[in-house]
Amino acid sequence: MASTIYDIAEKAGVSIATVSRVFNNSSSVSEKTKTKVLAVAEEAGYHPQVYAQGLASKKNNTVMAVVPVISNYFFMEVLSGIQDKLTEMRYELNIFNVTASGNIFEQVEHVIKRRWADGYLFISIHLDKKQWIQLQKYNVPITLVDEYFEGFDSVSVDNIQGAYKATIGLLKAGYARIAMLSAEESSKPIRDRVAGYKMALNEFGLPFCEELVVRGDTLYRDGFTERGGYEAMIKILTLEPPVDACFCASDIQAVGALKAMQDTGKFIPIIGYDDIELAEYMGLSTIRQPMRDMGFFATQNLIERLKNPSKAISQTIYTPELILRSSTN
Amino acid sequence: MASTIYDIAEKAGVSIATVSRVFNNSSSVSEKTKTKVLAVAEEAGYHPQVYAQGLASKKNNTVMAVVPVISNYFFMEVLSGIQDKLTEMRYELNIFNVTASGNIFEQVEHVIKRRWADGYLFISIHLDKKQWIQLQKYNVPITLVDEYFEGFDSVSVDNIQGAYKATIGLLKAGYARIAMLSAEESSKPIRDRVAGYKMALNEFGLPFCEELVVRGDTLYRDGFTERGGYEAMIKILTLEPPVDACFCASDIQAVGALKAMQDTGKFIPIIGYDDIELAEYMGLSTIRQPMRDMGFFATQNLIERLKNPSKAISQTIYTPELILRSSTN
DNA sequence: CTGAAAGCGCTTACAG
DNA sequence: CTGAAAGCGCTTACAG
Repeated sequence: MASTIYDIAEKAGVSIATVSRVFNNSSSVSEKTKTKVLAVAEEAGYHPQVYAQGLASKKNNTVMAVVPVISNYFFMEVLSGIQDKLTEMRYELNIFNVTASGNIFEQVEHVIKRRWADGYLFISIHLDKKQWIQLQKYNVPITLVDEYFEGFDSVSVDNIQGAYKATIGLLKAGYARIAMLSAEESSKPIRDRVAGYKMALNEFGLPFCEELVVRGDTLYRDGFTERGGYEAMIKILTLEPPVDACFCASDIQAVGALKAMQDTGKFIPIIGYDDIELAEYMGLSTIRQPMRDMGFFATQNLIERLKNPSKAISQTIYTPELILRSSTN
Repeated sequence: MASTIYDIAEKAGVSIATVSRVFNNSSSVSEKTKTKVLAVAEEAGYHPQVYAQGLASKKNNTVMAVVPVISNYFFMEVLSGIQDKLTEMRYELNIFNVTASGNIFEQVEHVIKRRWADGYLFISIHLDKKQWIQLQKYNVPITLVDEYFEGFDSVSVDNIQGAYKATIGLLKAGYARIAMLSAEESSKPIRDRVAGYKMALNEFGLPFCEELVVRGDTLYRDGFTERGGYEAMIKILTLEPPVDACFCASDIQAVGALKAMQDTGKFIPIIGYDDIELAEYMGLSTIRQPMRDMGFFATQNLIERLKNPSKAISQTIYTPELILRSSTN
């Protein structure tokens, strides 16, 4: 019932090679036969099957995005940038979701081995140097987003600087006892952001107090959730002596934090991180990461490499920007 | 460099058939050769290629989600339910994003023809009856989410009832002049929600006033955005005589509406729609759609059909639920 | 501009 | 438990 290239060739009175050429736009087909083939194909509802094409041509015009959790605001924004570029370049998108429960490296390695896609976009996949080197051996085009390793193209934002800017902003506004609403400490972005926070305090000659860095108890998605933020802020508000202001590791946690302040009736200025679309509407001061741009640019970069494999490896690092809104007034 | 089944077979001193069997868990392989093959494969970093497997076996353990816009809160939640089920069943996920600029039917048809996946999940893809019937001819497993057509399995929520419940809720609270913050009128969910809104007014003997149904001017994503909500609420707040309360077509629009009220200093009770995770933290009353459950269940349904193609077609319709929070106090 | 033929890397009856 | 061989539906030099 589903027709193949043989059926079309037969009905159109040409060889399968010609049918293939028609669908691949190899110019060397006469207008006449082209029209004929297309008509027959349309009639039969025929289109080359991806798997057969992929096997025969060794490429499939597909890019695979490998992400830790699909339903997260950060990935959503990055993905939309990816989508835009992919659509423009007529590539298809595949998404692979590594599960938190399994070994990340093994999952990633498995995906690459299967050769699903022509190229891979790794979003917020954090591995150690040895593992990245091992992945290089597969000699597959990979672009890293929100991660840095000199052996692959990468697009990232300076997390240390972002956290530093947020903290300095609070410090300059006159607040001295500043808490950091954190998340799972082992996560790389958190480690960097804590470092930036520390660096700012240091510059102002203030001591770094372990107890001012607090996270919630819900560690789903490493604690980067409304709930994680809510729980942490509840704790922060009971700190003694009271805290003057708070730097939150993400906007989504800040949303929870805002709720915690409302519920307890205690308010302190807060700054978030990411600048997700919502932040503007919630009046949340934040550190902007150009998420869409990152996705867009990383994709462009990857496709360039697909077309020119010997292209020099490039590292792109964006500078995060402090956006002041009402939450710090 | 990348090794194939032939390399592994040779190094392990067996036939390619045996290697294939090892990777497909067909039990009839001795422990000994199995171990040997696996060792060689591991050493060589080998894993069967999806495209070759897909072509030879005519199946690829992949489900494709076809969505209108990937970065949207509703899809995000639905997708996370899909992911959970897929991971459990060891299927892979592919996402195809139909672009608003093109003809939806053609894009969808194209995807099906290419036979990317074993089965398809259509999320919020609205076609007319004739088009659905045409799609049936391809005889491909499809499950509809947030759409209804008797020829395919479907999982949806009763939008009319949801809007009805929201409006009745406002009416019972004593508000009479109720606006509806709407979006692109041609969108199917909007048509249904307007119908439910109308039905509730009718039940209370109130007239339906065209001018009380307003949308913003930004129609990106059919107006289901913070901005769309903001713009619409600004208009609503200038209506004369003033409106008593407002039913918003989505939570994300309600976020924009909240901001509009803050900016203008005029406040009216509002109810959103969806119950995205944020709603709870923003104290937003809303109509809950079990988004994750819908994704999860639709996926389960699809996989069952994959395993048993002659299974009877089923329609699942969830009942939306009114959740009251502070935005209606 | 077009066709015959080899090949892509697997799976799967069919034998044994 | 294992192998030889056909076949999946395409693409792509190679000829002409």
